Amino acid sequence: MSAIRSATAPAPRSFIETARRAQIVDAAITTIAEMGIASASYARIAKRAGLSSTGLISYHFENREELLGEVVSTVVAAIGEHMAHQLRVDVSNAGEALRRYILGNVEFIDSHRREMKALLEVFIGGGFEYGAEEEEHVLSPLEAILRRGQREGTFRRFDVRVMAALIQRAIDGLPFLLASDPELDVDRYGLEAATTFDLATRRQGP
Amino acid sequence: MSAIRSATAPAPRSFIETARRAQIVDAAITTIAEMGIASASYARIAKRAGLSSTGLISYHFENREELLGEVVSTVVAAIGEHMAHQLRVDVSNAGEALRRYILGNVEFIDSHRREMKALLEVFIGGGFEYGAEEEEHVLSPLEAILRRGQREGTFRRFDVRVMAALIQRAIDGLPFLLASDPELDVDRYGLEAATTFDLATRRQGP
Amino acid sequence: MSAIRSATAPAPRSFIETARRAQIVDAAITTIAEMGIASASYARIAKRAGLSSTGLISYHFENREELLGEVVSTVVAAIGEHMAHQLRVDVSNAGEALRRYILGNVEFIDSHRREMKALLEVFIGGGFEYGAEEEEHVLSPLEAILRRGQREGTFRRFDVRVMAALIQRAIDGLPFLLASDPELDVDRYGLEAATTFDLATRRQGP
Amino acid sequence: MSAIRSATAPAPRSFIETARRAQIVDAAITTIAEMGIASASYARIAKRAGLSSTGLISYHFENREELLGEVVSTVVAAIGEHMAHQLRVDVSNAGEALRRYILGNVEFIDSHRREMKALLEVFIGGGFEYGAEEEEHVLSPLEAILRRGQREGTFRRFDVRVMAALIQRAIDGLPFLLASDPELDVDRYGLEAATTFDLATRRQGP
DNA sequence: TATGAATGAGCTTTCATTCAT
DNA sequence: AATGAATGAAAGCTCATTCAT
Repeated sequence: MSAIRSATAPAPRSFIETARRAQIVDAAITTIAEMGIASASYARIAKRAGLSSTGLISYHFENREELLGEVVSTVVAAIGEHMAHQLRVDVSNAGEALRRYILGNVEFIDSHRREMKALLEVFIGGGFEYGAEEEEHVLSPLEAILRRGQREGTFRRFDVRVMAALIQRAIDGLPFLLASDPELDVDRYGLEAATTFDLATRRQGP
Repeated sequence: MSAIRSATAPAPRSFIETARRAQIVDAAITTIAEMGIASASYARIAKRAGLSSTGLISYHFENREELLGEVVSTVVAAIGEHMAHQLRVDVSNAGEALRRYILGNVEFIDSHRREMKALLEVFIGGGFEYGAEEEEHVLSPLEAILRRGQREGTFRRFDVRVMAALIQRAIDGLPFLLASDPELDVDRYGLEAATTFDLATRRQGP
Repeated sequence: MSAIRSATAPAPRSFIETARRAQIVDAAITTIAEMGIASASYARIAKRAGLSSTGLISYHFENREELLGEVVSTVVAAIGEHMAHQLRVDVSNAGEALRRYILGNVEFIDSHRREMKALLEVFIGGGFEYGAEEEEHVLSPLEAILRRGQREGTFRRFDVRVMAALIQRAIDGLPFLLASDPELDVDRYGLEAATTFDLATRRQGP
Repeated sequence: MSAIRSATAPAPRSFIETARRAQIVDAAITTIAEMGIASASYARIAKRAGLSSTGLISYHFENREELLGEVVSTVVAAIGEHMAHQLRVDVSNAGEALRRYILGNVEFIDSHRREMKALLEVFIGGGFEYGAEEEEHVLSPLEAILRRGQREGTFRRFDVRVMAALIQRAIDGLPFLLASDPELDVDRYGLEAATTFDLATRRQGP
């Protein structure tokens, strides 16, 4: 129990606590990425974070689930921030937007392998419902791009949700490839993926 | 892999032992698929298999790693068998082969969700080196198809390994989608994927 | 989990398991009696029982509650057995029966101090609902005696349940007295109690 | 005990400290009575007291033992105060004094169930030596009454200490009864107890 | 072959207490 | 006087594995 607060109070977080939590989450991400979630015990995370006791983790996080949840939301927030940045730039057409989306995402994954590996581990081995937060299925940025292309007439007719899933899988699948082949030429992968989905989405004919 | 033993194996496997191992592996697959690998303890697997002791699992498998290895190879063998069946049929061109490959795989995944879920769990949460068996990178059937298309001249120039990876990811990603949305229209997903990679690989222009 | 049984099977108990359970319960009783329930951890119980691991306690008992439950029912069974023995002897009148009941119980408590101390500790510190099993309030042997005396006309009119409670408290209170004064003359206590409740229950007047 | 400090105490207690201690002790009593001593951790007591840190409890009390000791002496002081009040009234004979003693005590217990429950919990589950303070066996008020009756000649011959114990157990046992049956008719219990010990102590014969 | 008892390491979590501020 | 962060020990319990029968 991190502090003794009434159940109703939302609990403001002090600077030092925020810092400690971040430190612990970071150590957790690294540990999970390196050893797998099954080996990421409190003991190992504490050791990596340089903490004197596993009790300190319990002090700052209600339980393991909350810690893993923080791992997920930390990484997801980083992705979101990256994407927001990416999407801020206006582009003239949907094809260009799609290309940017794919390349931007691939680049992010390439530069955040540790985080992506951890995310994967938590989602699959952590008893987490992946996609649970997308359940309401708010229109993803990717689907927005695809719809725009169809509206513009530059994209052919296809099922937007399925095509979005295909593209997202091509992107999300990259961490898998990197796990089995860390030497993979990521840039080439990105370019090839961009071309692939350019060809797959663009309106055919003259 | 089901019937073929390596030449180095020290002892032949009796019929009864083979049966027991299969029973245990099957129980393991079901348990992993249903509760996640983190919850798939010997105790739970034994209970599901109707065994009286977890010791029996240890008796038949050197250790947990071997059991998980058997889970993987059992599922992989099933995939391989399916694919071998698929590829036996001659098709006139690479495009048709690719289409068959994608649709066949998707269909397999759809009809073997339990196994695919287990495979995913073991690969990611099981401390398993996925892709370890591809290390020497034997030419996969998929790459063979892509190369054939380029040789024939019906496929455009692209990086075969990367394109193979993209296609494989679209296929392997299906279990993820199913996990988050079990109601997904799998047939439509397969058809759209086939179309996508048809457009992405076929030679452009007149 | 002591074994891997279907949830429906009532689980027969092997001889060796029965013996181990008895050994552990006995060690628990001694430990609780000597150090108090708060100090009776699995570690200390295991040490006293000469077990190599606390895991063995978990192996034989579902959880701490089950172990404490066994402690209670073991002691309660011993009391019951003693009482059954006592009540087998027919006595000519209720007054004599009451006297036997009191003296017999006091004697039992005196010769089972360890068990009684443990029982007390579990009931109060163990999160146990004492009297929970009497909830249906089956007619206790004590109340039966009191009723008999009133029917016979040798006992005066009084509230049977309350009088039974008073007598039972005089008996159950003995462990408390022994705890604070182990040198107490138990025989005298018993005789004085018998006289007290003889005077308190017998019909007055000529 | 509430206002009287031992002569050896090194430092006087400020008003604010006294208030805090009282607040903490009260929260401890409530917590122990409601959840049992095993669940009455500093964290839970602090939460109930509205304190921001468990450290504050450690600040005001040397250790857990001192806190529990304060719980005991607070309740005992309340009992003592009640009894002093009771005994102030002169009564003409020992029988009447005994009757008042029993009824007064029962009434007190009935109106201080929370405190009595806590006292019980601490004495039994708290690793506390109950009766420790009676070690020198100062003549209890109850024994004084019994002796007076024997001196007056209105009480029969009996062992004063044992009879005192019997009466005290009938009184102290009430919290147990209330714990198992909160609906118990306390008044009737008191009256029946008074009658019982009246009959048991009064001089027989013509 | 199969069983169930046993092992010891490890797990997350809670605890009373300490300490700098 | 009070706070909240930190500590390290201990808790109950689960785990894969071993072993005698």
